[in-house]
Amino acid sequence: MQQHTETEENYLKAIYHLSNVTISSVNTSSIATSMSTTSASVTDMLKKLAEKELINYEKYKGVKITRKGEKVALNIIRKHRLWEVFLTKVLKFEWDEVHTMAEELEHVSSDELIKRLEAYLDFPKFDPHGDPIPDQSGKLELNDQMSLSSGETGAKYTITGVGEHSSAFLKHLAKYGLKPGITVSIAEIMEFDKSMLVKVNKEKFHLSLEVSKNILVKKYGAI
Amino acid sequence: MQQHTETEENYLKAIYHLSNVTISSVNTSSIATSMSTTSASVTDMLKKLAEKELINYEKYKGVKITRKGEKVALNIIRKHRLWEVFLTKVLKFEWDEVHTMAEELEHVSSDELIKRLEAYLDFPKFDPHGDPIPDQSGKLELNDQMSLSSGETGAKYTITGVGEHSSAFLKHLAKYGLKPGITVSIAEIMEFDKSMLVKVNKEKFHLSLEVSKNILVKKYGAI
DNA sequence: ATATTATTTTAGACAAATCTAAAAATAAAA
DNA sequence: TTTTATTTTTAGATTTGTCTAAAATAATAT
Ligand SMILES: [Mn+2]
Ligand SMILES: [Mn+2]
Ligand SMILES: [Mn+2]
Ligand SMILES: [Mn+2]
Repeated sequence: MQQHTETEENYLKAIYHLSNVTISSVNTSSIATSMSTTSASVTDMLKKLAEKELINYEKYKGVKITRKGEKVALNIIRKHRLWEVFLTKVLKFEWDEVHTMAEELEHVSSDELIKRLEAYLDFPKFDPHGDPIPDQSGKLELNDQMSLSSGETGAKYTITGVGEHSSAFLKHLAKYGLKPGITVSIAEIMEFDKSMLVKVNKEKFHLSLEVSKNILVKKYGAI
Repeated sequence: MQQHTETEENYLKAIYHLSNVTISSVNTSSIATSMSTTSASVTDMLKKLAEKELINYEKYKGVKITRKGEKVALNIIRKHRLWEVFLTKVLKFEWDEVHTMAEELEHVSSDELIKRLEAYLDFPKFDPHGDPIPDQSGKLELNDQMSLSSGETGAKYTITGVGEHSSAFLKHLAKYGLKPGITVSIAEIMEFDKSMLVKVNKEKFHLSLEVSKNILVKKYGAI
């Protein structure tokens, strides 16, 4: 059904993700950074993706993903996240262990396989990191979440996801028992460095701004 | 842990399988045929595999797989067959549908993943086609099976596997309800073309020699 | 507005895997 | 044992994805 190389798929996914943080078009160097490669290599690939009409690309003007490219990207992301659910829920991996494996599994081509996997997992709506799973047509329900760093003293919040997916960060959170579903309340916010003291089941932890920024939450009790 | 490309893995697997049908060393053209490529390409790859000490290769003398190469091949086969079990047992695919998907899944690198998958599947010893699944160390119990074509009139046999894995052949067997675990008895063997009449639960089917040759069985009741 | 700096693109090379066509070696036949 | 046929290897190209270094363009500072 699709005829894109694993590399093309990885580039498209990166471009899709960058499109969601960037207001204007995505520039070459940001793609290079996120793919751990050189700008020269990125330029080469951009030409190829443009040729296939997966992106709109103008020399020196950066790149915008097309509807067609977005659909491909969303399908990879769908596979990635469903496999992550499989790895945690069925094979009992920790949420900080699954990303690298899903990075490979997402390229397994069969759409029928992923359809059955989705049904077997009982149509999960979110992956272990709180990220929404696109359906077959590419639709995804984006839950309006906020950063814990913008929370208020005394308020209670439920963790819905993370803004940073590195294993280092996830392991750090795991040490405090912090992950999606857990409820925290802000005990105190330090004026000086915006770090905060949070309470989780009677235990208190000190979180730096760097950390609280990357914890996504919604108000406790909100839908 | 290992640093072999997907292509190298596929070549090694092919060489391993050919080694089990060939008494002497495996020759270039048979590898080319089984890989659907040219002899020239095979020669190139043989040099690379020899360089890595996965095979012993002498110009014009064919190739013998080394212990090291065998271990790599068996690990790929292990993954292939465990994924096939997953696809049939868990995701309810038919046994004639799973091969192509497993062909991709077998290259997913994590050994820990396959270890957990194996445990989740409750340590299956055979794949859906009756082929034995190597354990972590590469050991596999080869069940001494015979071809149905060498069976005797009146005798009862239990299907243990197939000698041909093409989807076409498997679909053909599926039409008669023939697959591993099913018991058949030979009602009659035609002198002329060695075709046979077999009985399966009161139904009778006519099997050509081409077909009966590729059905592997053991005597009914044998261990 | 011009100079300086940063970003992006091209040019040229390389490794991996493949191919076709030609040369070399081996096997089979006469 | 020659000759012929088959198999295997080499030579030379091609495609994909990558790299470094240099050239071109755009952004920023003076
Ligand atoms: Mn990937
Ligand atoms: Mn995730
Ligand atoms: Mn394969
Ligand atoms: Mn099989």
